[in-house]
Amino acid sequence: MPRDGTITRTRILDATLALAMEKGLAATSLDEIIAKTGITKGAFFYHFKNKNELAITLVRRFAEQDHEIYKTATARVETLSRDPLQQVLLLCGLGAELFKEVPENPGCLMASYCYQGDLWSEEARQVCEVALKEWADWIEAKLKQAAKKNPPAVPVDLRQVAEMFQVIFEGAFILARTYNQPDIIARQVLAYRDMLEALFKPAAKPRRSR
Amino acid sequence: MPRDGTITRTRILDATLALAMEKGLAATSLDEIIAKTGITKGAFFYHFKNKNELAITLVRRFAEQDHEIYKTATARVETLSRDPLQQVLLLCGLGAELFKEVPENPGCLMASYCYQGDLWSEEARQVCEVALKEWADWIEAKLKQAAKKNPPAVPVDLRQVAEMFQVIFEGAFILARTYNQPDIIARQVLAYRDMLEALFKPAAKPRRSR
DNA sequence: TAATTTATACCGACTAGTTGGTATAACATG
DNA sequence: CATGTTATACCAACTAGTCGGTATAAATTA
Repeated sequence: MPRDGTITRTRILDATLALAMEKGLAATSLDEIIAKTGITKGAFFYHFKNKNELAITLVRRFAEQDHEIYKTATARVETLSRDPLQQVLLLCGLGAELFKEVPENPGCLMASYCYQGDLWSEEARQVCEVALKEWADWIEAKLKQAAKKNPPAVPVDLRQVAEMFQVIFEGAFILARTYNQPDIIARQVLAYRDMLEALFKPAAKPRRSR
Repeated sequence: MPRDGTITRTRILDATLALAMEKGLAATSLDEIIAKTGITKGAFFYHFKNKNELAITLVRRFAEQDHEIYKTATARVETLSRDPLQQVLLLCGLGAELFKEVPENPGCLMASYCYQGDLWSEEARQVCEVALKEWADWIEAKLKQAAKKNPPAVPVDLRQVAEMFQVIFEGAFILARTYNQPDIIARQVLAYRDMLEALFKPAAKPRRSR
């Protein structure tokens, strides 16, 4: 076989991701991508038939990587603790740890896409939806188990509380950019964790004081 | 004096806002804006010296409107209840109400901007930062008052909890688009409210069960 | 009050450069 | 030499922005 094209392909995707995070894919020209990758137009169009295909390939790869993180993170917290609530709290801790020190401008490709109609094809939307849902499903299941053990302090829609995990991330990315303060991401996730803890804190039973 | 130009100016801004929400301002050409407004290039460049000036004018107007909402909403909840925690909870209720039935594709111009580097000038960033901060400041103050009355169920950074209000909105916008399910915004805000309530729920005092 | 001036508001053809995309030939490697 | 990979040259459409000119109506003047 002739030389390996997958290297070039990966480099194109990496360059595109960086540019998309920085300035949005819609505002990024192919010439920029090509320049950043260090190739030529011919090479680019050999690997991708157009910009749109690049876009959905990129989001697909993003979703795959997200899936990997999901698998390892959930597996890890499930070995770290046997208690479902603790597992969720630990997951938050891991999430905060991940964003403790990220020098680069943090953000989410999916969020970037959904504010740029051109790229937001139904296809891309579904890829994102699937990627997001698996996290929410896992957390929801854990919270329901936790609720069985001891009910939440107030009646609450646990599906929403589970989905809030990603809401926090997506929202925190935006605030981090607006405040120019990347550490807000970790702090928000930790605040979410603390509120979860409060929600499931067993009501002080009416025994006499300790 | 000739006919009133502010009408045209406003129509340009309205059209631009709609297009920016739908597909992002970076991906929107002046020709589209002109077509949607129903004017010509000449008229556009009479009112705005370039696209960038349009962008920051738009975000400025957005921030002003946000400020108005802030003022009326906080004033309203402060008359509805005297208790600081209740005021915050009510504010969430109002927020949820606002997004109960919004037919159009909901979103935030600031979020849109910060994923499109071209528009994300330092100037625009500061406008957004100020707009966001006033909400967080108000909520934080209220929560601190509430905490004085009775401490939160777990130790928690109240500044983060306050900022979470907007984190929820920004994040929910993105999930609403990804899930193609606009009602997620209201439901998320309500879930946040419920978690706040749990956080400040007075620990069941060790009296005998009534 | 009628004619003239002046400033604002708008028009639409034009340009210089950029865009995504194509055609085709060269090169590498098994 | 056959196949996969990359380079060069090019194009038509579109981009933001310019420019000379026109329409409108209030203010000024005769």
